[in-house]
Amino acid sequence: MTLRLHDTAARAVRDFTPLRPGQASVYVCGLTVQGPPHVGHVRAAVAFDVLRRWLTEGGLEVTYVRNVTDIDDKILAKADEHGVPWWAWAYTNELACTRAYDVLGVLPPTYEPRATGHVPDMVALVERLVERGHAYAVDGDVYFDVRSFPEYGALTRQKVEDLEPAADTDTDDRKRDPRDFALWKAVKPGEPDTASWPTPWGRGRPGWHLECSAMAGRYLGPTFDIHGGGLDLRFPHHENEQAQSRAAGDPFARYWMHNGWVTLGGEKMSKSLGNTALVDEVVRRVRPVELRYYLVAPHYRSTVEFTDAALAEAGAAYRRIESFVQRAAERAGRDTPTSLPAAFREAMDDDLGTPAAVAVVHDAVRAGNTALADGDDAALTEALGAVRGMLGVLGLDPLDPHWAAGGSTDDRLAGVTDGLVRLALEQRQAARARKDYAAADALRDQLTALGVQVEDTPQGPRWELTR
RNA sequence: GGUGGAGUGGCCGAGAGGCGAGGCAACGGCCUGCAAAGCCGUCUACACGGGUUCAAAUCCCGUCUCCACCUCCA
Repeated sequence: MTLRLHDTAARAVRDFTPLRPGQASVYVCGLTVQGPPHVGHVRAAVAFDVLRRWLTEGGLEVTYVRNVTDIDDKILAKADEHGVPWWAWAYTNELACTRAYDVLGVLPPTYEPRATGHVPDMVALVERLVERGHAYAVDGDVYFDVRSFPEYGALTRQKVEDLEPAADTDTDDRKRDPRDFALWKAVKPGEPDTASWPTPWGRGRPGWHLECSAMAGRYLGPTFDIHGGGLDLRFPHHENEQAQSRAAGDPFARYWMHNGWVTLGGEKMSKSLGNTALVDEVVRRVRPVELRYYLVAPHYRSTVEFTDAALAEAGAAYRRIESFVQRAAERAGRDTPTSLPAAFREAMDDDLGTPAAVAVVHDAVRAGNTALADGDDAALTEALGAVRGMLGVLGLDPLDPHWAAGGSTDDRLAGVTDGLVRLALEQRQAARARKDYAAADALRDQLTALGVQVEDTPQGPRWELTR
């Protein structure tokens, strides 16, 4: 069974065969750092993080590049509003993004290039396009000539004549076609000196689409395996990227993958609509690992509605898994070998079918719980290994140091707490032994009130903090 | 106007011609001194109207509703 991925360009699920055997090159559009990240943003990051982990699991050496767009109109405008330099504004938000990715267990990319660090690559690309007759300069602006490239619109099946012309009337008269888009923008009066770079066409800054073509080319070469991003980037962003690169002679991405929306109130969560849930805020109410489960459990291409109820359900489902892993590890140890059930592999190979994959996790948890109840250690070890193996691929293993490290993990303090709780539990056991259930229950109630959840198991009482 | 996507049981969320994904909630049972956790069982759904087929949630035609992109957007 080989990996199959949905390719937006083909509008179909295709077998994935990497360009270079044993390797995979992936470029994912990161964020334009104009504000702090919301749940929709991290959904994309998590979706492609799962892709990356699955490619790696499949034995591929993955080069994963995710860019940061740190210069654009909105960054300049918002920085101005806040009275800070645009580069400081961009960097503040870049840090917030990095924090959000990290808190959700998104692995760092192989490299994370910034647009502003790649101006020479962009200029070189524009020069190639001008030479080939696919771009023209007007008063310091450089536009891509849409009519010069018959393939334009191929990615999203758009015909140039059917597109609504861009509404920026002030530049219309300078373009050969209203659909032509800016590769390079001349500096405008009042813009800070730090926001422009010298080029053969005068000082200016990059248009939005150019950077990705330039950076993907620099780090992954003229052609690479997978280009990912959110659905909204298909057009115009990805269409334009592809046009620029191909018109310049580079074959560019071989597979295009796009993740679906997180909606709030039935509408796409977006900065312009103002219906966003910021990661920082959500993570104060919900454990990050539960937020990640909420994002991983549905298929990456489907729309998911962000509600408190949905989050709570995801949390409950995850805690069921987590509780098994913890109880099982107490009995079987933390170092049991991991494995991946065939059904899980099949689900993941089918365009990252995480819903079916998560169902396999739940099946294994049920089998493991039965083994735990029956005292069947062989079956327990197998189930634990399978559950942890699968959760590892999804980035959700509760025993992974990343999740365990949350909060104050002072080992000495933890040891003292455990000792104290055990002391109380011993007294409760003694009360139970002499059938003084009132005393036993009073002890349990007191522990519960302190946030200590007591469970009686065939192996004796155990405790954990209430979640 | 053009290009896409979606409508599934109380809820979330998969699937995509026949075999009840999974989770949450509810209810019943087992286990337990009582709980908790767990296990077993119950709730047999696919927007609407036609059609194809031995068989349709799944394919075809039509209708309705919603969402997205074509301007910045994960």
